[in-house]
Amino acid sequence: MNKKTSNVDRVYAQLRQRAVNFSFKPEARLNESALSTEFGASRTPLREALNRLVAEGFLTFKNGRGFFCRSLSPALVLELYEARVAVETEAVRLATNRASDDELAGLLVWLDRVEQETDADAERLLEADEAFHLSIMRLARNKELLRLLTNLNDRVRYIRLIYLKGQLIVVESESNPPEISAHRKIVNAMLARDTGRATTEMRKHIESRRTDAAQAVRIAYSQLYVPDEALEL
Amino acid sequence: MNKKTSNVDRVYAQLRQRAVNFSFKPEARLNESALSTEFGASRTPLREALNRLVAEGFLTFKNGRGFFCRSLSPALVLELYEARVAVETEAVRLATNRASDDELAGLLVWLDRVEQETDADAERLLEADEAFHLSIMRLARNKELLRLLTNLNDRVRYIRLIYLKGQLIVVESESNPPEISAHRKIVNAMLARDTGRATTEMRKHIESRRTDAAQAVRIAYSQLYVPDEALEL
DNA sequence: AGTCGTAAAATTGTATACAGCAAAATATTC
DNA sequence: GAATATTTTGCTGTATACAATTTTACGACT
Repeated sequence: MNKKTSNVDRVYAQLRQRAVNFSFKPEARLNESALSTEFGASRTPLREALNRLVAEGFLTFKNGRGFFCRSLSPALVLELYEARVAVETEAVRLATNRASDDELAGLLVWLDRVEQETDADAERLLEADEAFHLSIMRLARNKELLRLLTNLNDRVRYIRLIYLKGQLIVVESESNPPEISAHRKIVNAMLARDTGRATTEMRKHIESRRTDAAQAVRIAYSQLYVPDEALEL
Repeated sequence: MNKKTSNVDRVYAQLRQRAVNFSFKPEARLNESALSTEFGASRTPLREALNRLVAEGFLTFKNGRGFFCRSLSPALVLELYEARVAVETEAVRLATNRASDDELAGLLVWLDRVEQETDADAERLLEADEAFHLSIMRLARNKELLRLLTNLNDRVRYIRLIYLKGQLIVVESESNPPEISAHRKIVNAMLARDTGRATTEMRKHIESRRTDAAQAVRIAYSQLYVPDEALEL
């Protein structure tokens, strides 16, 4: 009955993806029977997957009431951004101490290459940004921090995407989004083995986005609850 | 059938406690049927609880083989300590910006009180230390970071306890363990609204313990696999 | 209309059953 | 006797059933 990857894993992956891009609307209740028939699995493995997602902060659970999508509010997003700052500033510090010159040089080369292909697509841009941050995390050589970063990334991705899409329209003409130069500054500081500067740049880089969270959340709601329905926030 | 707190929650709490103090030995396989009869619940809620603990890093899961206790090694403990540094240095920074003078003064009063009752009990000492760090986290006003800290605390508690027990025997005569003065330094820096000093002191405070992890893990193993069985590491 | 209360429907919580793997034990071969 | 094949045992993976609870629907009453 086991092909290699269990039913739970498969269901987990699908549920996670939906939770990440808020295919489940904030606070929405999840119907177990519906999901189980939809995924072609019984409620038993489904609920196991759901429990994992609760522990990871993608869903919530109320006793006797079932599973719900996590909520979405500016305050929550700010908290996630602060957690990201915590994780990433320490990551860049560790990486600055642990990465070889070659590894850092490779990162610069990678930045060059990415900079060429400016197809100005929000998804691609975000993907590249996350890849950069994950590279640094890999250089930090800490699995636990990597785990935390992956989790945080996925939990704020939807909002970041919304924000980037908005940004792209605004700046449109500008050749390079500010992400790129910020990344370069970080790596240069790392190459100079200047942990102070590296962490400061990283902090600035993340926090610069942070303050727009409230606005992004508002836009997110308008996207989620399609056209007309005006939502207060 | 639901008294108020579900079966899953009850089982989860018990399992978690066992995982925290390594009542399950590192890497040991968990027998679901045995646990379910022991806890007086069927395997369904048991497995839901187990899945949550996997997501939290207390257990691991291998497809088709079942659930295992997390492993324990110096390298892993070091990573957890580094994660703690990440979380706690940011917490102290946020708290320095957000806490009122009164709140910080209250923290000093609390330190005074704790300092009196030096009954030199490792459990109490660790409890007090965790309480201090959690206080700072509360002043940081960030639920996500609080969540992370709670998780990390529980995952390193066993090792810290082992270490403290060893320390107490060594220093014995000394009136106050170094924790206390370190805590005072941190709060003073916070009161002076000197985030740089506060974070530096916090980092030093945690990292000072970090380096002893390897030794503590060795002791831990000798405790877990009672007297004679010598373990390599 | 609005609200309360009750009945019906839907949904969750958990036990149980059983099929299919995996590891252990046993037999078989060289 | 060691190494490999085979059986056996035990445990996991998942479907299903049913009880308990929550939600919804509806009608009586103010």
